Amino acid sequence: MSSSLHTEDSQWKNPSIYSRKDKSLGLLCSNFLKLCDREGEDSTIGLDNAADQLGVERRRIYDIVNILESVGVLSRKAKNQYRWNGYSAISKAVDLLKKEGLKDLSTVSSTCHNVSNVIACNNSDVKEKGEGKTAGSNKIDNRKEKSLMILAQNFVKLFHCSDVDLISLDKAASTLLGDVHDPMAMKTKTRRLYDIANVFVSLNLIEKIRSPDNGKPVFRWIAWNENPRSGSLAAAKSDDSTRRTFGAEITNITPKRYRDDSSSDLMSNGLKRLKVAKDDELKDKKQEISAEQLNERGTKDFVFGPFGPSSLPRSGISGKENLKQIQNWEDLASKYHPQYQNKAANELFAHYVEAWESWQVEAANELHKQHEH
DNA sequence: CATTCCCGCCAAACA
DNA sequence: TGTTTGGCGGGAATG
Repeated sequence: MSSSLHTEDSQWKNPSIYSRKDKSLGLLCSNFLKLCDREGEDSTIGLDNAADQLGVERRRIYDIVNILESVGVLSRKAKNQYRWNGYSAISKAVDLLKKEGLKDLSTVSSTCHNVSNVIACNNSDVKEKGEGKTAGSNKIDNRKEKSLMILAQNFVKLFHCSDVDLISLDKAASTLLGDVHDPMAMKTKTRRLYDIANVFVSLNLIEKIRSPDNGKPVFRWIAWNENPRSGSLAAAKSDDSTRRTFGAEITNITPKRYRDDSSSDLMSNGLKRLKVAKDDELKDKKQEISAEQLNERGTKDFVFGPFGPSSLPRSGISGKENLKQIQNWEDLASKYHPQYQNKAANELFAHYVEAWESWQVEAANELHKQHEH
């Protein structure tokens, strides 16, 4: 209990207005993210370093890293070493997960009807390197099946392998749990899902909203993946409705209703919705296009939003001037937001927008801190 | 009251 | 063995 390893951590010494949110996984994740893409694309980031930079215990980094890896933005390289793949890696990873999920679903459907734990119990390792050893492959690696990474991936599958687009964590937990009806297990699983949801939110993959009819909080997938209808690109070259951010109103967006009562089973719904396979090729094409765009962007130096990875110019001297500048940029940002039509740019931008907030908060904290001292 | 979820104990996995 | 990872759930902050 000796107060070791704190030298400058004595910022919140006074229990004045400490808030839990200052230490939330989501915020931490945002900071981690921004730290990551400050480095190059295929850069290696060390956990020790990250933990140190962010001023948190090692443990929390593990959480974030595992979840991020589930969506492809990071890859484990070696002990303590992760590779930053960038946001562009997300679509591929998610797509793969979707495919995987659908496969599992159909496989089991031909066997029995009692699905539900389809996704949960897919004990297929799928190592990076082919297969090699076919036998045994599992001992007491029960642990791995319960890993945050797997859970996160299954969570993603839930969104993409059913027609339900509003999912509550309770439902997700019970679905992922399968037939086990242990209240304690439910509790734990839900707790994990909170963590995952938080980092997904900070990645702008999902969004938390209140259920229209329930009032209870549910999550909804956002970011590029739209419904198969509508003519992808083209369509609306964006207008100047500057204030077009989501959240303002409930626009349409939801052609289909959903049941959130504890009576209907999510999976059974998902089962009879295998039509998605049909959209496969369409989606493929779309993906191709975006891939090209990505490449193009990568070749040219593209944009990187208002501020480049290394464009953190002289700050820290004049606070007010900077703030003003930021406001300007922010305004600019919101104006341009609706103009991005393709997914990659969109998410990229979303991330930057989010980074603003986090930075501003940070700056404010710093200011307060110094002011106090 | 219910929902959210931080913190860190402590046990697998690994060097 | 010591170190790195990371389940897991108590219980406190928050809504």
